[in-house]
Amino acid sequence: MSDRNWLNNINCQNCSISQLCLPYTLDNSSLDKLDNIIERKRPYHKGELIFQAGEPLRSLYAVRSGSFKSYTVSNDGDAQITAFHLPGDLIGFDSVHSNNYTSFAEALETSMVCEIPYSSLETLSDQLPLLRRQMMRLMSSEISADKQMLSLLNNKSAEQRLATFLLDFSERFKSRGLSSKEFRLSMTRAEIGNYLGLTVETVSRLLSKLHKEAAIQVDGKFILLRDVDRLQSIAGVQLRACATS
Amino acid sequence: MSDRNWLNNINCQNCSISQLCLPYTLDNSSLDKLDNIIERKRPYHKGELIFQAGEPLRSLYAVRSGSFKSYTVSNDGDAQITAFHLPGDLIGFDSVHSNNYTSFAEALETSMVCEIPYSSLETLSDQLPLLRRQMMRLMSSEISADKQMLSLLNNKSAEQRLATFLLDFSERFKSRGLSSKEFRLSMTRAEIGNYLGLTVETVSRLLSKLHKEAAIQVDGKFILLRDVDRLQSIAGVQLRACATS
DNA sequence: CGTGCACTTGAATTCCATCAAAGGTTGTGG
DNA sequence: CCACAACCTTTGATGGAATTCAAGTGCACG
Repeated sequence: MSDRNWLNNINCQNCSISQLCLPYTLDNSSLDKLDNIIERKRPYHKGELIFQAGEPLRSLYAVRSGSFKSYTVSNDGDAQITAFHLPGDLIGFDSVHSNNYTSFAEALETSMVCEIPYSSLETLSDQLPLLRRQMMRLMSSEISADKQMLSLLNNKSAEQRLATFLLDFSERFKSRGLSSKEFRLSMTRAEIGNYLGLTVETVSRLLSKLHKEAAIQVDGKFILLRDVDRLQSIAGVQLRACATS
Repeated sequence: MSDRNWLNNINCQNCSISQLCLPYTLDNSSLDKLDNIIERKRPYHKGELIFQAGEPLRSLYAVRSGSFKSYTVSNDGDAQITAFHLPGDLIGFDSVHSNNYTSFAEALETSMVCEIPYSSLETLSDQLPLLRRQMMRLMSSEISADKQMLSLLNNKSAEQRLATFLLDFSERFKSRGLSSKEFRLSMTRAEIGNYLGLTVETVSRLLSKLHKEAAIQVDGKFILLRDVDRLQSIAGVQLRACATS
């Protein structure tokens, strides 16, 4: 079995998460072309980096299985996690404007990716308007999500942030065909805190609090959402009926 | 003089800020094509909206003169300013993934824009790879800037945020050929605070503090940077010489 | 000339960070 | 397979930075 394409029975055409990924809306012949430029690599183990800030931009990466975190390191040295990536997510859009990666991408567990060489992707998207538009949509979604994140960090309390975080993952697992109520968070409390602008201690305390209040059940990295309505009201989601009061 | 194209002596070819805008890297024939789809509209006055969240996505907008703020309103009602736009900036990338605008764009003073109908832009970028790549670069830059903003909000004190804000505007004015030391901030203290995740009072207090310490000089909306080095050290920028200590 | 908004400054409060310490879990090498 | 180290997690006590509440000034605009 060759090192590259070591699982060559995998392709976009039969990929279970392709509707979350770049292939969305592509017709079969376009799918073939896209599939041809994609490389399937060996798995990354926990802690391994796909790329580092400063390295020349080679490829974008689509998560196939497992999960990753993206983070930046500011010039005064502190790291900031900017996203957690689940299967179907594309990694690297923040680096397209530069010739180098502007962030780090690190596996949170044993994970696999599809590597999409950027120059090939550019060439191919010259030929396939649908592919180009899907890329634009995905980048726009990322911008939109980042703006929402700004709003979360600027306006919400620690508890609201954590509740929003849990509901966000619930949605994301659901859209991947997994349980929206019961899931495993592959990142540590410290990583959740870093992402949400909180300390480890605060995250831990609030998880305990929500557990005590029976809104969730926490068992290490496993989370069970027991009272989604309550989480939503904590997160600050207005129900339609209350909106006009 | 017709209402549309009321200043038809303006075009991308002679636009002083085109190197900051979409036209960058386009050749002359491509510039012509782009110029043909752009509409120059009457000025927007302070407080006027270019578009509102929920309206169907018609166009992207390039700031020609003046300034704008973009903001979102979360479902529990609080507004979050997500960007301030200066001449050359493109507005609307966060809405491309949707059929509707996801944010509001409001003039901070009397301002002009170039309107770029999105469907024409899509069609045109099918034909012009350079245009497409420039759009991707601009979107990627926005993603990158948003990630930096997340880091700022999560890791920095109020004073660091404000110093970073002032230095950011200094850079942006400089790249537009204006003074990097002396400029007018068209937004209110409350808007600065909203953007930076601070209250009006904190912004006001810190501006007074920096003024007293002679790092800046404040006269209403006019700011004079007196000690950029000091601002940079407050903002947390490491000088090269100190990086290895 | 007065009304409304923007700005400034002070005092009290609060939420979360920090500091500290003690389990728990994971993984590794003997 | 066990033992130990490294790291992750939890919980408590304390402190501080920024918000909130409050009051007053200044400025723009009708």
